[in-house]
Amino acid sequence: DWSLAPFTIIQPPPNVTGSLHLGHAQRTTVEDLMIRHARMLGRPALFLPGLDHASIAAQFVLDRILAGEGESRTSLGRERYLDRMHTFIDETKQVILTQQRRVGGSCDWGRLRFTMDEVSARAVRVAFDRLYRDGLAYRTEALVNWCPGCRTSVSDLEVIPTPETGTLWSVRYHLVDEATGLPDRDSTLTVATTRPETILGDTAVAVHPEDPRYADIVGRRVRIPFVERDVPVIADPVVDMAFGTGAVKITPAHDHDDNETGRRHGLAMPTILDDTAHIANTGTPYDDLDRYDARKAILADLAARGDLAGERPHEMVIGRCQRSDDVVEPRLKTQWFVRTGPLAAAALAATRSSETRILPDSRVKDWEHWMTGMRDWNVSRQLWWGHRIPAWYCPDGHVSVSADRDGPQACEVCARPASQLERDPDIFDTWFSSGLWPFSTLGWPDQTDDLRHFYPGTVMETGYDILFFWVARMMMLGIHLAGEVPFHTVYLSGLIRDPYGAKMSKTKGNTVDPLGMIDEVGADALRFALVHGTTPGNDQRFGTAKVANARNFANKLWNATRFVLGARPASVPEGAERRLPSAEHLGPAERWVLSRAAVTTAAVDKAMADYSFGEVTRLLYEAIWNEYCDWGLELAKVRLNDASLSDAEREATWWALVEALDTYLRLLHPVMPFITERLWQALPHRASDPGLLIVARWPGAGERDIAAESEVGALVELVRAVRNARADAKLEPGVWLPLDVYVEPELGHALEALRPAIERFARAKPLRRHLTREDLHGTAGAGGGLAVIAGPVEAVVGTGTTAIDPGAAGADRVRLEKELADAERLLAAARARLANEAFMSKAPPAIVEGARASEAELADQVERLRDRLGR
RNA sequence: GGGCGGUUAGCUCAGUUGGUCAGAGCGCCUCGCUUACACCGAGGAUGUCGGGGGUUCGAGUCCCUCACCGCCCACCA
Repeated sequence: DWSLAPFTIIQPPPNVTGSLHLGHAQRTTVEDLMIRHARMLGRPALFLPGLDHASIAAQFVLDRILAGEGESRTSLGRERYLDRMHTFIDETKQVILTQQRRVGGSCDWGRLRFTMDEVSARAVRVAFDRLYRDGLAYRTEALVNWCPGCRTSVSDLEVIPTPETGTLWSVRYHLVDEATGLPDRDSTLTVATTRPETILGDTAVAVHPEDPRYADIVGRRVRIPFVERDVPVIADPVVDMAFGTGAVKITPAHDHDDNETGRRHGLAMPTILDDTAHIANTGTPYDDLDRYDARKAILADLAARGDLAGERPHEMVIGRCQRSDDVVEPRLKTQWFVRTGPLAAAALAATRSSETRILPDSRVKDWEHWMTGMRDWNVSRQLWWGHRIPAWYCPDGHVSVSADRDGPQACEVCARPASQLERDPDIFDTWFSSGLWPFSTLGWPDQTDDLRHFYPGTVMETGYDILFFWVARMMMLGIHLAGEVPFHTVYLSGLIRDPYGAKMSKTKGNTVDPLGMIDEVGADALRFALVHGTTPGNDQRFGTAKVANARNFANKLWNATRFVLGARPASVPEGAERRLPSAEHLGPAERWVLSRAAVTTAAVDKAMADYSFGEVTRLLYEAIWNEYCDWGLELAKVRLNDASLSDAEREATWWALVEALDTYLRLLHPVMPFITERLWQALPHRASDPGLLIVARWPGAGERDIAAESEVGALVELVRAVRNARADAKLEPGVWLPLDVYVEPELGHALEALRPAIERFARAKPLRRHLTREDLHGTAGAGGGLAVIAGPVEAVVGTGTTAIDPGAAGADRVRLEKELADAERLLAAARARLANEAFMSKAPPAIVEGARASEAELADQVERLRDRLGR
């Protein structure tokens, strides 16, 4: 039915690198429950399954496997390496897809997409070509984060700042005597560094312009040891006078700060590290030494020269590679960049205008902050597994970018034939293709029907940890390339943590395999546990207690349905088509059951609309267990076994149970698809019902029956009060005792209708109804009794000659005294409130009215309690 | 150095525009094998809603502040 708005859920395609963990299961659950809900509402729903090639993560994993086989990336070479990669992911793909299915993801499996398939590859080429033509992709030499272990550049986000205790060394640089051009033995400038090896790349020393200590040497030169280069002392406000000596060595090719300083001052930027972080091109004996070996050697040599002025431990933050944990080296490289300025501005505008809404709100600030000061995005990676950058270079250095699969015909600038062009060996950052996901999966750049129907997506669900990695990229690229925001809502899930609050990770060994869990308790219980009691964006600790509770709930549902099916009155033929319970044959209990289902439906609708899935499960858990099972089924048992009722009445009772259960199964289906499907199919259906719950209609709003709710409510109160009184008096639970009851006249009819149930629940025999309170007080409990007051109901449990545990004697009186004290306290508070002039004049009328009503009720209650206690 | 989130019963957490909201699950205590369910049923105990101040007729719920925990961002050698 295309008249309804389509609903598209966008799922982060899982990495092909391994198996899924609990976090994935949680995501899938949340995504799936939304899509199932939309589907039941009749909306055209798209839940497209996918896989991400995860270039750097995949290479990291494969490299490790190869290392175990005595092979390596370099020993295999690009082609064989990629072959190997394909073999590897063919296995992992299957594992992941199986896992998603078992969690219950109701994806459109026929549409499975992979970020490395040809459709995606074409989208990548076209996207890059477009960005290039639009001046948003450019190639330049710039400082990038270099991971020597992965031998590639990584994005700012992949560099994890790690606090460590390092050493801060003080090194003396000798000022150059301008007369002789030689370093001065005695006049030195001391700089501090945590990376002595970078001395080899120094091209200046900076001091603060207002630092009086160095005012006279600004403009002079110092001699850099070992490379024996003379570099200027420059003044730059970036220097913190209070830190160290207030003089900073500047290594423009290997430090982000220094690079900017270098640019401002037009300094040379010699690169002194190669791809593997060995010293290179310095013309010193340190060449070919590993960076840390070089550090040691340089320190020793500095000491030997007498230029090592000191060292002390230093608390610092070091950037490590998210993947390999290697210390990342900032380094100059010629790379492709995406200009994020205009793209980020557009993305920001979209969230500010609420065209795309981020949930929960608390993350919006993070988003704003991140989108505001973003550096340009380095999209080149010196890896093999990924989309090759579609850029070709001619011998003259001209750049040709082409969206054509076979590349350009000729150099864009000098028209040299393609045969003389060389393709860029680099590949794209994996997030580049991920960033195209919402539209590349729908056939973009072609204007397909899918694109028209399902773009922009409705909800994009993901963990907040990849808000910047992924969501930001999709927003930027989607707006620019597809012309519209990629989705209207970003729903950010919290992270799953272990029972102690630690992040789950494979290295810590505290991950939970969702399949193991599913084997144990079923996918439904797992899903339920993953959303129950959670709120959007908040992390949750996950332990076995939660899963056990969810399993119990599933079990409860199963047994309740089993009971209903088995309780079918003999007059209803097996396989009978579903009938609505006939209204005239319904008693208060059945009307109550139906009313509660209607109320729950409305509440669930609201919670779904608010993305409060934890609330959805809470509502259903309570309604099904505490209302439907605890009271609805128990009440129905009485009626179904009551031979004095007509067939029609028994049938109506049963159909009411079926009707409510049907509603609950539908409402619960998005969260617990398997068990509800199975149970629902066992229920009687109408001819118009589809054969599968998954495509059945979401329940409509039912009528609330206020009268039935208050009638059954009063009964429930009475039964509870009697049970309490009996328990307090330590009466044998099984013993039947007379019960004298007085109810307000308007409840009289309900009391009669529910009489058999009250008798059974309260172990009351005989149950005598009194038409006035006086009558009750006058005649009841002559031989001894327990007084009970419950709302509009008053009763006496006749203990008569039944022995009461001496220790429990007077327990009912104690209870009543306590109730009286509570009621009096509340009454006093209510009266104080009503006497408060400010409250009366300022509080809204409805609140005042409510306060009056509760005052009256409390006053009545107090009076009755006093009366009962003989005061 | 900025920013965010958390701090509610022994534990894990709900509490959506301030007005019976002090709750749930687990755990604990007392009963109970009542023909759907012992993965159950009936009943029970436990909280000055982190501390302090403020706004308001009224505050876990809004504001300020402090404390502790966690996270994100950030160019201090």
